[in-house]
Formats: sequence, structure tokens, C-alpha cells
Amino acid sequence: MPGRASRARELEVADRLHSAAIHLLRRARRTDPLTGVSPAQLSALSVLMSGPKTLGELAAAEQVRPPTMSRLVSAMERAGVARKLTDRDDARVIRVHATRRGLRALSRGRAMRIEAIAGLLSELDPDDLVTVERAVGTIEKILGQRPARR
Amino acid sequence: MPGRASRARELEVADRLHSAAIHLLRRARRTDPLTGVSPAQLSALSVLMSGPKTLGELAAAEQVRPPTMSRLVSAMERAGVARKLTDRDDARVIRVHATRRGLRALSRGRAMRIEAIAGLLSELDPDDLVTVERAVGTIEKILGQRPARR
DNA sequence: TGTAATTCGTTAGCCTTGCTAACTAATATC
DNA sequence: GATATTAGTTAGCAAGGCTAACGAATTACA
Repeated sequence: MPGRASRARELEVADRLHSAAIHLLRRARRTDPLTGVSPAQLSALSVLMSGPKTLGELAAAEQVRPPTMSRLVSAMERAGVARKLTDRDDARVIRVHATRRGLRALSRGRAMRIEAIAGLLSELDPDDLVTVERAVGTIEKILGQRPARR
Repeated sequence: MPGRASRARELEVADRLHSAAIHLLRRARRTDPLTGVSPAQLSALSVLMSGPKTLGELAAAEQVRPPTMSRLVSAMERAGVARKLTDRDDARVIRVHATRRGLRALSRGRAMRIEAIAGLLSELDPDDLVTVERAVGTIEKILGQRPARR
């Protein structure tokens, strides 16, 4: 059983990990305005990439409330990056599709973010890159263990 | 000189790092509504923990524009978590201090986020924790942050 | 079958937090 | 002493989060 010392270690690493994640994402987001599509829209589009979703599913995937997603999707439709279609079997349900234009914007925006982070990583020597890669795998693992809930 | 292969590696790691950071922060943010202090205020307070900063320094540290920080600090002052003092030697300069109450709010609110992340880390075996710790140090380095607390 | 409960999404209205442009006040420079 | 620069503020806009309250569609069931 882990004792007090490892608990303190976990807290300290958690603190720094938290901070690093915040600052990393801030850095990555700097390129977003160049896409013409907002960060929230890009994020929603990335969910839609795997296929149409109902509005509620999309809200759950993005961990926002239905009204927030409703407004976001309306804006996306106005921007021409998504379309709303009423479900054939249940007229309460709205199915949201990414348009071709939306998918193009997604890959453009995403590429810029990834590019920004990759640019930072290119400053690392190979050993450090391996360390980061392993840590990411580890974090993916612990995030996957407890499914998102709300 | 690094070749094509390492470039591709960097892009792949960047992609996964980006995604991991997003999901990690989503998880951490779930506790925010319980704090009573807004996320932006919490983040600014954490910078002030190491001592007073000028408004400009604070804006730079938080990677926001001066007007954004100006308004945030005013709100923090109204909320009693920070105070603004004019510099003795240069009357243009505002020095921002965290109040005792601000520091208490910081430890309360931040503790919950850190707690959430530490809870995830506690599922790791010691080797994996070491890997994450080293990777965080690496990322701090390329972001140009102090490896110290935040 | 007809009424009541539930579900899905929207509308309205609020708050926080980004931004730029344009300003004031203070300091530095020449 | 005039001018330029610097620090911060004000005003006004937009995005994106929330809750409360609502309408429409569907489901459950007496």
C-alpha cells in the first residue's frame, strides 16, 4: 500500500502537470484565429469527424449543456461547417453533420495546433522526446480507465 | 540535423499530447463550480503566490492582453482576493498582491483540481509516475516556464 | 384511448473572459 | 520643454459557459 510520501509526490506531479497542460494548450490555441473557425467549433467538428451525432450526444461528448451546444451548432450551420437534419424516426432529435467545408477547416486548424506543439517538441533531444511520448501513453491510459461522466 | 522521420515522430507525439492535455483539463475542471472563485482568478492567484507582480507581468505570465488582466485584477480586488498598489518609484506601475483570503481561496480551489489529477496519478505504478514527472519537466522547459511551482 | 410523464431541443437572459481601439497619466529622451 | 514611449484603463464587441422556462414529440399507462 502506498504511503504518505507517494501521495505527496502525486500531488506535486499533479500540480505541475496541470499547469503544463494549461500553458501548452494556450500556446497551441494561438493559431486558432487563423482558421476562421472558433476553438469550440473545431472541437465539435473533431467529434463529428467520426460521423453524425445528435445534438445531445455532441453536448455530452464536449461536456457542455444542451443549450450551449444548441447555440454552437446553430452558429456552425450559419458558418457553413455543419448541418442540422431532423431524425426520420423521432422528430425531437436533431442529427448534426459536418460539411465538407467543416472537415477542411478542421484539418487546417488542427494541423496548425499540432504544428505549434511539434515545433516546441523539436527543441528536445531524442531522449526527452521518448520520455514525453511514454508519459502521454501513460496519461492516455489513466484517462481511459474512468469514462467521462456528468 | 534531424531528418524526416523525427519530424513525423514529433507530429505524432504532438497530436497525442494535445489530445491528452485537453482531456486532462476537462477532467480537472469538473470541480471548478464548487470553488466560488473563477478559473481565471485562480490561475492569476497562483502566479501571485510567489510574490507581487506588476499588472503587465501578470498579463504576460497568463498570456492574456493587458486590458483583460486589468479587468480581471479589478474583479479580484472587488472580490477581496487581491489588492492593487501603486509603485513608489514609477507611478504608472501597478503592483498586484494576493490577499490572505486570495491565498486561501487558491489553495481551496486549486486543491480540488490537483486532487482530481492526483487521483488519476495514484493509479500509476512508480515507474510510470517517474516518467510523467520527467515529461512534465521537459514540457516546462520547452514552454519556458520555471520548473518550480505554479 | 386519452392523459400524464418524459425526453429533446430551443429561447431568453445572465456571467466570465478573450480581444482591439482609443484614451490618460507618467516617465524617458533629445 | 517638446516629443516619444510605456503602463494601465475604458469602452465596446464576441464567444462560450450556465440555468430557468418553454414547446413539441414521444412514451407509458390507467
